Amino acid sequence: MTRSEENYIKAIFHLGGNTPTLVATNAIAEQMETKPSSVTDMAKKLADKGFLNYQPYQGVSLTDFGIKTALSIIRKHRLWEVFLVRKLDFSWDEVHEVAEQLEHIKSEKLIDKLDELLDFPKYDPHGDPIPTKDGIFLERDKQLLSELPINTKGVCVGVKDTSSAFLKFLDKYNIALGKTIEVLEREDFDESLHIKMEGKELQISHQIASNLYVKKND
Amino acid sequence: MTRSEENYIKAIFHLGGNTPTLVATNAIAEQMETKPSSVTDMAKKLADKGFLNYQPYQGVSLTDFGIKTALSIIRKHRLWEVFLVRKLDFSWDEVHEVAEQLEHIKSEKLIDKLDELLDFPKYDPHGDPIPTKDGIFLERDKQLLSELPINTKGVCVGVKDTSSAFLKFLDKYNIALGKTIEVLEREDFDESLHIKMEGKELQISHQIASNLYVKKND
DNA sequence: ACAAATTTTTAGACGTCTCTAAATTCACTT
DNA sequence: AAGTGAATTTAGAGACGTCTAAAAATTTGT
Ligand SMILES: [Mn+2]
Ligand SMILES: [Mn+2]
Ligand SMILES: [Mn+2]
Ligand SMILES: [Mn+2]
Repeated sequence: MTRSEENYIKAIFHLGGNTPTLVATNAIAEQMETKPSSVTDMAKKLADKGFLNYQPYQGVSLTDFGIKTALSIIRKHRLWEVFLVRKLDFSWDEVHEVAEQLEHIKSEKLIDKLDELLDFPKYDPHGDPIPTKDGIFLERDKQLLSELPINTKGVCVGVKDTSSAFLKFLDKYNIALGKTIEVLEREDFDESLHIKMEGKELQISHQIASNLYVKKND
Repeated sequence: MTRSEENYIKAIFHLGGNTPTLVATNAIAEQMETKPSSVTDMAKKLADKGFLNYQPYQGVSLTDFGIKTALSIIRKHRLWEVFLVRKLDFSWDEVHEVAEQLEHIKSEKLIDKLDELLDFPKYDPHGDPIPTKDGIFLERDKQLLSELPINTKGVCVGVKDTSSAFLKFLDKYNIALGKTIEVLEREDFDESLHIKMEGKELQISHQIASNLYVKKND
């Protein structure tokens, strides 16, 4: 597996999930910041190698083997992100770029030992689940803050937008995973929310609320 | 800098050190397990980029910039080796292969934080010195065990042969860095040594003694 | 149902890194 | 000083991954 092949498989997984949906050539090209013609070439190669099914003009879908491969790369990516935050004091907006490189290191022992060092974390610093060694991958029960009803509370469990800009914005307002947020009021005009967090009230735009995942309190 | 360029620079440094000696094309090819013609191509490219001086038919020598680059790669390699041994319980014969990959990860912050996590180690698991962030690189005061006079003691500080086979052999006989060895007798016939280590006497071949570095006791 | 717009593929090319085979240069011996 | 053998470079090609431009297939809209 070359680095490029791994990146394509990861991109296709992110676009199609484990569903048998066909992922379009253009969608992959956009995700990878490359050209559709390059995607076609790679699709043929990955199909030959058994990672995906390629239907010309229709799109591609990962095989079971392809999904397994994707999960292994995602596992590595997210474990390294946890390592960087917990052991090397990186902030959550700095880890992705480095994890993009580290995820391609080939050593099963390395990743198993890293998992152990970190005490088998279930989620990465952005709240995304970490697949287990045997490919078990459970999406967390969560919803967007923007969809939380008025006068209910939820715990921050993840972000949808993982851009550095958004993460730094959250840092600035002390919004972090694990904190409890109560929705006080929703403005009809611009869908902005009045929320309460750690006793303090603040107002956040729809753009923020629709990129923050919460788990509703039981 | 591509991964291939980095590997060439590291190989050239290992062959020539910081001396202005010319390193031969064939020597580089052998070290890199590639063909001389490939080395010539790369030598031209690296000379263009300012990493080395290339004298056709004579060989190459690293520029100051090339040496600085080599030291930075070696620093990364050795810090990762320390990490693998100290934090992930790798044994000293397993780390090199993984460090060969990790040394190419590009992030200054990563390596500085790793250095800090490991408490700024001076030597790697094989006793080789780790260059500092600003390129200071001191060879340790050491000699081969085979050159230690009779009835003198020395502390194991490094290995010359870093092959997995040799390192595992040392493990088997409990020979490890930090242990004190006394030379009791040298057989003229095969240059094998009678040594004493931790109260126990054993006999080791010249091949072993000439691949183990010790620091003579004052 | 057909024309237009969009998506996807094909064809041909380029940069990087590698190789083999052949030519050239160097170093050593006589 | 010339000849021989080794080291090195050059020439030409292939694998990989990318691109642009053009062709083909599909989808969309009337
Ligand atoms: Mn990430
Ligand atoms: Mn993440
Ligand atoms: Mn090593
Ligand atoms: Mn080492």
